[in-house]
Amino acid sequence: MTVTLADVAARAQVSPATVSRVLNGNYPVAASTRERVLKAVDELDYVLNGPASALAAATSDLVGILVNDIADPFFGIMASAIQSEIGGPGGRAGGERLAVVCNTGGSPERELTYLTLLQRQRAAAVVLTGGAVEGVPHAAAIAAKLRKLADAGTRVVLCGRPPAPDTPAIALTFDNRGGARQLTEHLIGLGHRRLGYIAGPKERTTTRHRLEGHRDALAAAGVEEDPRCTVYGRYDRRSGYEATLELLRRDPALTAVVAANDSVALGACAALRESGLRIPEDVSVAGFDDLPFSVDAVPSLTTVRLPLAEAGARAGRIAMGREEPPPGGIATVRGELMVRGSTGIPRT
Amino acid sequence: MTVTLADVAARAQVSPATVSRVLNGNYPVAASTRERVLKAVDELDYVLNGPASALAAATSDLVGILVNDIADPFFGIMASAIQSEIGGPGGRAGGERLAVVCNTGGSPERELTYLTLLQRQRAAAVVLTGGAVEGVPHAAAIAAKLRKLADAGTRVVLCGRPPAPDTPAIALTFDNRGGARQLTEHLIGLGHRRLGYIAGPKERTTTRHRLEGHRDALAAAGVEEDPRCTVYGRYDRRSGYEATLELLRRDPALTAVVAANDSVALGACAALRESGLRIPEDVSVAGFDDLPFSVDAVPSLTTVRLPLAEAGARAGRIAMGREEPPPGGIATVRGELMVRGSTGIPRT
DNA sequence: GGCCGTGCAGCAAGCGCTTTCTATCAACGA
DNA sequence: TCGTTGATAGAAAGCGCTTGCTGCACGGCC
Repeated sequence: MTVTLADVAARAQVSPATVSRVLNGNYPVAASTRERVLKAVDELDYVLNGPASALAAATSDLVGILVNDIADPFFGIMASAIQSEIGGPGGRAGGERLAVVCNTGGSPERELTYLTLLQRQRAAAVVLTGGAVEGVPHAAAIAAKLRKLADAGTRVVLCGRPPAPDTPAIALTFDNRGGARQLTEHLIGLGHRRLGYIAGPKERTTTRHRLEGHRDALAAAGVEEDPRCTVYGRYDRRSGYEATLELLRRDPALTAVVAANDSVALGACAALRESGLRIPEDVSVAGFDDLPFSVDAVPSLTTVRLPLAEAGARAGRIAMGREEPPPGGIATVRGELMVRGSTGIPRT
Repeated sequence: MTVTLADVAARAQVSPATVSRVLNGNYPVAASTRERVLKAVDELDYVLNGPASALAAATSDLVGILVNDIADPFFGIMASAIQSEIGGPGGRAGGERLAVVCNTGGSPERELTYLTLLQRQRAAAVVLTGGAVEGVPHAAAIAAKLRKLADAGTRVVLCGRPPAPDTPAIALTFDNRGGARQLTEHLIGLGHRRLGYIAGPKERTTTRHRLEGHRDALAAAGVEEDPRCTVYGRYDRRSGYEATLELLRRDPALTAVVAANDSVALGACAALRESGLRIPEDVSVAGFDDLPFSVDAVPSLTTVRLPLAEAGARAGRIAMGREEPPPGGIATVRGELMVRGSTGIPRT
C-alpha cells in the first residue's frame, strides 16, 4: 500500500511526530535526526497525504482562482500572474500551494458552486477575477458566501471586479469607466459624432461601466446619443462581427465603432472590411484591454491597456498575505489609452 | 465554530452516519429521514469538510489539468473543454469535482512538482496537455511519477502530447508531424522553394514533430534544405517577430515563412510588413493551431486546425471514466489544413 | 550536590468524515 | 404465533496527520 508517515518514522527510528515536524519545519529537530528522517522519506518515496494533513492542521494549501472564461487570454493572463505569485512550484513562496483555476463561464450559479467547493476544501485564499453579474439575488448570495469564506479564514481578493459591499474582500478594481471615457473622448477629439457601441453581456458590471464611460464622454461633449447605436452581445469575436453588421444596418453613416473589448473589436474589423469599408479611413474601430494580439491587427488596434499581469500579481501577493491590502480594502487600477492605427479622423 | 456533520446529525435527530449517507446518496435512507437531514443541512448552512471526507473515503474530487502556459489560448481552449467534461459545477457529471488548472510554464521541474502536489491531494485524475520536454532524465522522472499516480488510482490522460512509454497513461496525440507536412506540401505546391521555418523551443516534442513534418515535405519534394533556414524560438508573437528578421537577414530572397504556431506567425507577419514586404504577394506565411484570432489576421492566416476543444473534451471524458480509452491507449488526432489568404504563389 | 532551564523526542488525543458491522423493527409466510 | 427477511439506523473503528503536553537527559548554576 501507500507509504505513510508511520512507515517513514519506523524506518528512521523516530516517532511519527518527529517526522511530521521535520517535514513541516516548524519545531526544533536535531540535525542528525532530521537527516535520518529525510533519508527515509527519500528512500521510501514518501508523499504526504494532503487531506489528512489538511484535516489535522485545519488548513489547506489550495488557492482558488475564479475566471469567467479560461479560453480568453484576458483571464489567462491574469490567472497566470496570480498563480506565479501564489507560490506553487517555482514560486518564490516557500510553502507549496496548489493554485486552482476554476472556469465559471460567467454563470453566477457556477461561481457560487465553485466557491462552495473551495470552501469545502478549506481553501487558503480565493481570487475572483473579471466582472461580476449584477442582480440582487446573485450579488447577495455571492456576498454571503464570501463572508462565510472569510469567516473560515480564507482570504478573499477581487481582481478586476468591483468591490463587494459588506464583505471583507479586498478589491483591485479596473477603472473601466474612466478608460472607456478616455477612449471615446479620443474619438470625439478626432471629430467623430456618429459612434456605434458594441457592449458585452447586459448584466455584467464590466459591460455597464464601460458603457457608462462611453456615454459620459458623449454627454460631456454634447453629442446626443441614440440608444439604437448600442448593441449588446458577448465578449467574443463573433459577437463583434454580428453586432457590427447590425450597427451598419441601423446607421450606415456611422464613422466609428467602439467595442467592449479587443476580441469584439477584431470581429468588428472583419465585418467592416467585408462590408467594403476601410479602417480607419471609412470607419474607426477601438477596443479595450490591449491583449497581445491587438497590436498585430491590421491596422493595429486603438484600445485601452489594462495592466492585467500587474494587477493579477498584486492580487496574488495580497491573497498570500505578502503585500498590504490597499487602504480601505479597495484600489482602483487605471487603464492607459493606446492610440494606434485603427482610429483616425472621420470621413467627410 | 464551523458546523460539522455531528451538528447536523444532532439537529436532525439522527446519527452522523445517517447524515453522511444522505449526503453521499450511496445507501438507502428513508425519505422522511432524508428530508429531515437535508432541512438541517440547509438551516445550518453546512458545508462538508473536504479534507476529512477525502481522508476517510481515501478518494478526492480533485482533478488536475497541467498546461504549459495558461495565458496562451491554445491551452486555455483545451483546459476549458476538459474542465467542462470533468463535471465541476454545471457539468453533466453528477459528483461535483474541482478541476485544478496548473500552469507549469513549460518547465519539467514545475510539472513534476505539480504532479507531486496532485499526488499528495490524491487527485482522482490528471490530464497533461501540450508537448512534453524531451531528455532522458526528465522523461524518466515524469514517467515514474505517472506510474506512481496510476498505482494510487489516479487516472492519467495525455492530451496533445505524445504517449509516455511504459506508463499506463492514455494518450490523445496530435498529429503534428502530419499536419506540418501537409502545410509545407501546400506551400511547395504553390511553387515555393525557399522557405524559412520558425521553430518553437528546441527540446519540445511539439517543436520537433512539426519541424520533422516540414522537413519530410521538403525532402519528399526534393527541395534541399538549408539548416540556416530554421530558427528556434518560443511559442509567442515576439519570438516570431525576431526570428523573421533573422531569417530575412540570412536569406532576403525567401518566399515563405512557416511558423511553429499562429502566434509566432502573427509576429512574423508584423516583421515582414515592417520590412516592406507584402503578404502573400512577396512572402507567404503559415501558422499552426488555428486559434480564434487567426482568421482575423489580415490577410487571414493559412494554418492547420487542431481540434483542441474536441480533443480536450474527449480527454476529460476519458479521465472521468465516461468514455472508453482508445485501443492500445493511444489515439492520434489529426489536424486539418486551412488554406486562407496568407499564402499564395511566390513572387518571381 | 541538588535544581532548574533548555533542547529534543514521544505519547496520545483528536481533526471530521466514511463504512463495516450490528441492532432494531415491521411485515410476512408458515 | 414465531422465525425470517428486508429495510433502516446507529455504534464505533479507523483514515493519516498535527500538536499540546509530558518525559528525559544534559549542562550550568548557586
